Amino acid sequence: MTRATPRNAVSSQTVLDTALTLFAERGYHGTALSQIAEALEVRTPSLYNHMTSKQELLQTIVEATVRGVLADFRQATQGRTEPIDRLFHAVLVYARRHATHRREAIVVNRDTSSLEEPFRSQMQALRREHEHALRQIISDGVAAGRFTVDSPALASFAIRELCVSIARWYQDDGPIGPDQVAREYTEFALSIVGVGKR
Amino acid sequence: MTRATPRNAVSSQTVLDTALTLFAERGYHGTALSQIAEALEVRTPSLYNHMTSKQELLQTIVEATVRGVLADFRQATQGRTEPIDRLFHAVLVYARRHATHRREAIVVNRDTSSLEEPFRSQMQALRREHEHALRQIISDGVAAGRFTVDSPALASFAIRELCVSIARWYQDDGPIGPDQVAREYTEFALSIVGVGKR
DNA sequence: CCAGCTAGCTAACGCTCGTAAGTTTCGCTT
DNA sequence: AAGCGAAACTTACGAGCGTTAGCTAGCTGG
Repeated sequence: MTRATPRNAVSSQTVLDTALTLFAERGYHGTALSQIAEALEVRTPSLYNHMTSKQELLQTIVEATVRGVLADFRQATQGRTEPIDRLFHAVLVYARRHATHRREAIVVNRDTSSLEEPFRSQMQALRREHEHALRQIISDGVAAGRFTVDSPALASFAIRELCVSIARWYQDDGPIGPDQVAREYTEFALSIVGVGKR
Repeated sequence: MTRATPRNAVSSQTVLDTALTLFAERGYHGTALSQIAEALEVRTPSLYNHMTSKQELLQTIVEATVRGVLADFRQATQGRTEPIDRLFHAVLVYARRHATHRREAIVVNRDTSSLEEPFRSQMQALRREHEHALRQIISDGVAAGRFTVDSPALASFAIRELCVSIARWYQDDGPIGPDQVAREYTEFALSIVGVGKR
């Protein structure tokens, strides 16, 4: 049975959450399990009651995040056919996620290279799916005469990295909420492909 | 005296260059001195004939890069007074640098947190100088009615990260040169602050 | 041709890391 | 009240890290 009133609130969840915070702060290789343990006020080997390895922590974080991004994208674009509409909502949820899931975004973008094979390649394939889907929207929009941009590939890269960058400065306790940031950045994205304010 | 025909072409320069490549690939903490040595076909302790510590390698890379960015900025903006003109040239050189100095940009943006104090704080102060100078151009442009943007701070963040992101996908042997990338990204930046193509 | 310096080498250090094994504590169930 | 099981603990391991010390080969300048 799981303890009703545990002496300390340590669980798979809290270990993962603490790892997430520290990985985002100092990187995967820059974070020692002893630091995670210390943050939880526990000895290092006790962590193994809630996980199987340090690498597994990273894999859990990356997989959940990458799958979340794809799920967001599908939900945001399904049923929409107009390129401007599709791009607007695809960017909106992607930008928003980087304000609400800052730590995850930072870890995925910095430490994917620390994933062991073949997991790393699998995750990269999933990321490419999102990458290509977004580029496709832009290409379609250019073909339909809705967007004005020299290179859809360049614009796609620019827009994605623009959203990712939110994770690097956004502060939860700041004066501006996730929805507001997402809307402003979506405006930036649309202006990149030559769509003025509506 | 320096050897005229060294057995192997190992020097402070080549050590730094190899470190730069590996740091960019795997991160500072993810790179072992033994890997740098292996790439140079030399045993690990031999590196100490050309450097004083691993940390020093990182410091050299970061300092040169950050100072380079500031020097670029000053040269590009001096003598220019028109906000559009100032922003155009400031972004152009900044974007260009991220195509020509990819590895440096990646290391600075990922591993500044691995710098030891007080060096880390000094470098952050220098980076803030560039940050503030760029934001000032945007604020001035908004005040002068040249730019249309809700928040100069947000736009400044977006434009800087946009340039930084070039380092993450640009390939020297690709079909597109540094000047061309820089020009296209500068167009993106100007469209973010509401300046259409000229 | 020899002295000296540069830059390589081997060996070894102290430390920290991730992980394993086995033991102890203690609340909940029966 | 007993005892089971979860989750903490201590101890220890082997590997790898950055770095130091001391030795050696060989080119270079005199």
